Amino acid sequence: MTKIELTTEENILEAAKKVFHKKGFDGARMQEIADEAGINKSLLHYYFRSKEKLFEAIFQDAFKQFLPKIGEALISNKSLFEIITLFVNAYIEMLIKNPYLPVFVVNEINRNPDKIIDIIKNSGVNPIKLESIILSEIEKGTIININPKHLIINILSMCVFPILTRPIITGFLFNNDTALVQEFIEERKSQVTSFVINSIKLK
Amino acid sequence: MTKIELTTEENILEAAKKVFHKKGFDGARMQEIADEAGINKSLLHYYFRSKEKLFEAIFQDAFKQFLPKIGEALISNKSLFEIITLFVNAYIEMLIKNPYLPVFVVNEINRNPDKIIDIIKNSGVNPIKLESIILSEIEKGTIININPKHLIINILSMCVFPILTRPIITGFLFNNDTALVQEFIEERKSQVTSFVINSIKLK
DNA sequence: AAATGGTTTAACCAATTGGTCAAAATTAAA
DNA sequence: TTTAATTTTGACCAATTGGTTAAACCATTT
Repeated sequence: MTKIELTTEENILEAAKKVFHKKGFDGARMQEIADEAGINKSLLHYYFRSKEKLFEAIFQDAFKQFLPKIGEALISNKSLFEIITLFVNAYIEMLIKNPYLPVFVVNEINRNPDKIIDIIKNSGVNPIKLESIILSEIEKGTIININPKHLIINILSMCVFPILTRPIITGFLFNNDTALVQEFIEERKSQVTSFVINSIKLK
Repeated sequence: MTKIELTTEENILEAAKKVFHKKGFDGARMQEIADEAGINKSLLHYYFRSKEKLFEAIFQDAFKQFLPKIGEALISNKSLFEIITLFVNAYIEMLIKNPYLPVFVVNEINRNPDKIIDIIKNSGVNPIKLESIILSEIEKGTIININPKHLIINILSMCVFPILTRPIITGFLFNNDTALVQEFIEERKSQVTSFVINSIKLK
């Protein structure tokens, strides 16, 4: 119904995203991207000089999306437990909508670790704010004494890992019943939240 | 000192493992594997018919290593907390020694999800035993009521994820100070253990 | 020493791949 | 309409890649 007209460049980016996310840099073929976009292969080189340049555009975008954004939640003076609840729900929701994103980022990050340093500096996300919030919460005595970095990684781990290993989980824990897996992933929003809070709250 | 003589086949497997783990199937080059093994490229095809066959050998091995083995700990009648402690320590230790293993497995699993079904069936690992132990522990009243599958995934998540995203963690949380990251990974043995137990133990 | 069977090599091949280039098609400007 | 600029295409290329093959090498047996 709502037929959106895409410019050729947007069209290419959309197609490149699809192919790169699914096949990675080495596995992706310029011809396949062109086919996906319904254009001639030469056009890819007309808009983006090379495969690397095109990939760079896709990767930068994916990487920024992969980095957790919690700015809004931090500004409003919510409690740490509220922040955790909101973040876990929003992040898992985003991952469900972009199931190929984590594999893509993790894979390319490890394939080419050097390149990310620049991207990181450009990404304007700083985890230090969150760290200080956690620390102040410890001092206030609302949560146990825990290294903020470990806590942050713990939360991220439990959100992202199931998406990364979905095929294994499907085959292993759920006998290839994909519907059950989907349900399982949905459940994790509440499960991860309560698991974390349960672990750090002082009683 | 202890100079070990490797057969050509073992030599090839060793080289293939190194290259495949670092570059993945698409990124790996048969010539590079041959160079790494110090032999002619044709020898690869002499011992293994094709790139796919050679890859299969490497992948099967990696996949089995990636799957958590907890058989011994389960047979001896240890408590759940002891099992968790032992497992987390052993698994993270293994991951430290094989830093490329998780990326490799996760990447190829997602690139070719269909193939793993056979491998899973051949791998002879069943998580059901662990699930029943967790369930009985819940009935005994030593831990809170929690879905065993979620608990298992939580533990695995927190062990594997930091290894998978090491380059991001290095750049982001530790300003590229690799020594600090190494320390951080080591710390996770105790951190993950206590985080989990803290979350599920009934007081 | 000659024959035999497994191992290793160098040269080569067909197919694929990222990329180029000049011409055609389309759009905008005059 | 004509001209100029931009966009799109098809044909083509050089380099790479997985794989083949016949010959050389080597150890063992006869």
